[in-house]
Amino acid sequence: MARPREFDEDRVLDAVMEIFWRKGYEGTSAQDLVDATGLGRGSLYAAYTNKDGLFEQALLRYHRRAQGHVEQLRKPGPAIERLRELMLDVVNADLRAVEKRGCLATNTAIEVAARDQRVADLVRQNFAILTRGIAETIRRGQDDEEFSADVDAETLALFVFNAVQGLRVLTRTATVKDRHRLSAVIEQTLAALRQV
Amino acid sequence: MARPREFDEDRVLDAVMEIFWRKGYEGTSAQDLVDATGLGRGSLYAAYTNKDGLFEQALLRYHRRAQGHVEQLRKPGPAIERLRELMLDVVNADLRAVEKRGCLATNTAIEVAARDQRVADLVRQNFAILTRGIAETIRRGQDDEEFSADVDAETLALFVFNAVQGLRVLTRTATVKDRHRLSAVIEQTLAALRQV
DNA sequence: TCCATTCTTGAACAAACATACCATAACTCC
DNA sequence: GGAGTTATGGTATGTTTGTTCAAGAATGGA
Repeated sequence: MARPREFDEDRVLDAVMEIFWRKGYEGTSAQDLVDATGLGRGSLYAAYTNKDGLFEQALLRYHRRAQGHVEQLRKPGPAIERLRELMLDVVNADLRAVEKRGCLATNTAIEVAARDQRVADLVRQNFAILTRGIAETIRRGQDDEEFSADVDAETLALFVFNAVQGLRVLTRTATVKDRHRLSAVIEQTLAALRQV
Repeated sequence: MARPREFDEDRVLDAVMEIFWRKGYEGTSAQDLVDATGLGRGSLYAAYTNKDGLFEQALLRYHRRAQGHVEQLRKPGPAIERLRELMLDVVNADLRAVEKRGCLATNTAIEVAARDQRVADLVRQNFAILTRGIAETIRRGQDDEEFSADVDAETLALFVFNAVQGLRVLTRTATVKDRHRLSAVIEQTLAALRQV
């Protein structure tokens, strides 16, 4: 019928996600996107309409990261260990990184979600993926009598997810010296699950 | 000696803080600042060097908000009530608002702190003000045997502060329908203080 | 009254911005 | 092997960006 696409959509959207993640929505320019993808301006706009279109694709792509965390949570072993691992990963990712980028969903929630309904929905979806994964893990922990079952798993899951989002904020200004403080916060959060 | 300033610095910096708070650092243009303050471009730049200078002033000004929260915490009554009030205020402020702006310090931590050391320091200072206030409140609660004293107040304070920052993120995508869920998170956080 | 100094205003600046457009190229189907 | 269709890459466009500058205005001291 027509000329086929030459670019690998996976590779392109990964690059797009990466740059939005690193520089934020406002901080990323059309030129940045051209440079990052290697495509021409025209190709990019023809395929994804505009900057917003590209940003939405980046967010959709980012859902996979949330799903990745959920898969980690499903690994065998005590539920509490999985939750500890999740939170330590969050802290270490930014503490170790030369260039902190945090979490694209969190950054977007702060930067754009308040003024863009479509974006807010995508962020909500992303949050829901991880929250459901945490709830699943907590239910497992309750079944195994690791955690008290006095409180329903959904509430506890949001409590843990809330702590995760807190950590995403704190790590933006934290240094390696704060690691033990942050891990104390993690332990407090986990302790709260045991002794409800 | 020379011509005195005609503008009221308090009013100007309040307007500056307000607009950065509402639109973010990148989202605020020089024109926005001119419009918000009513000053001429030249006056603004003569007085505060550049956009970064204005932003720093806005952040310094925002410290007062943190101090305001600390004063609220010092009001009489059970420590747990003060902490509950703090967290409910955080949730309600954004849930009720027509235009969500969240917390300037949180927003800044996400948007700029990672790439600007000076800004990161100011955010850290802001965080420290509230965290110290929370620690003070928790110590009071421990003295009054509201909270367990098994864990030191500083750790518990950071745990609570972390939850507050989590709420600041969650409220950006939450709707009024989520209020009961968020207040359940608050209750979980408070319960964790009692039963350490 | 005049001078030195600082403030105010608004125009002017280049650079960067998101987006539109246009020839050209590559493909499929008839 | 055209015809029709879509991808490509680059240029052009008009706007907005942060910042600078020059000229006038308001003050206190001499």
